[in-house]
Amino acid sequence: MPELPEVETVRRGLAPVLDGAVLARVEARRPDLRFPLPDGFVQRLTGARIGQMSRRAKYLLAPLDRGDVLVMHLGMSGRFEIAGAKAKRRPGEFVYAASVDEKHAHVVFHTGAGETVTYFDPRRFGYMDLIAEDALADHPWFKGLGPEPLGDDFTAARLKSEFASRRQSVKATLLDQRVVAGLGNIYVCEALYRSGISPERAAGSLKPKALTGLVETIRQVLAEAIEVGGSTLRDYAAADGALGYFQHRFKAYGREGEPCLKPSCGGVIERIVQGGRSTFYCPICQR
DNA sequence: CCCACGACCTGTGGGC
DNA sequence: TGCCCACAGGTCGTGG
Repeated sequence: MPELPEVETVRRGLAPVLDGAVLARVEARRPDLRFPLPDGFVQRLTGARIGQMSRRAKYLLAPLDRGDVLVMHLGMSGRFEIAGAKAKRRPGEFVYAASVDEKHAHVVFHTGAGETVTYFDPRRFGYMDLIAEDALADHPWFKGLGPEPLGDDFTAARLKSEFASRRQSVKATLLDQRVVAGLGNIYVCEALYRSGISPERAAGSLKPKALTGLVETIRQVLAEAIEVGGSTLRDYAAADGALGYFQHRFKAYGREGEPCLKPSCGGVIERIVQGGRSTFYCPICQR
């Protein structure tokens, strides 16, 4: 669900409450999310102090003063909610009915400062683990990850070499976290639309000029989305309860049957399925 | 190795 | 109103 801009927005919402916080009490209300929580999850967290919250791809990272990193992935429907002095909104005041919501409050962090950070995840595709900090880079979740799209390593040259051998569609290739880390279905659709590249093109067939444009467009779309707090479709919100606004700027995603917004294009946005996922694009101006 | 597809889990919204 | 189906922001394992 949450892609890079949403996860980054969540990180920014959690940081004021969790950076430097001591976890006075931790509740694991069920033994597993997508995967079982690690052995001793609660004990290993209780009393630990968190350093600076960070993010890699779609993973949230909370480094602990005990040498472990609490790694959290939101899956499709994971979100955090803050309650306490720093909360801007009353608990439970959100998209799901309170009764439904409460049922999916799976993990609760109580800080020494009296704040409560609750992880909700109805579909339970999210996951958490505790990984030794010095083993993080070699961990299977991180080892093969591609460059951060907003970082210096994400370049047209890099994309060119990743794309070179692939006959797979450019849509599917950009969703591959080994190629570039953090894009998901929405932002790939939006970036390809803005780039004027058909999602069905074989990745390896893109010309240097298209690759350069694509890199720039991906950066722009993500930066814009972060700026407005990500996209709120159903169950996503920042940890402080703020809703994202980027969904109002979608030009392709979710716009099946609506007119292409490029001046004088005249096309109509189509929905196709690639790799089992919806792709939205304009067949006229995306070639 | 590459790639397509089903599985995981629950909720929502549309059509009848 | 109620029921059934399609679909949802992600990733992993399997099998061709």
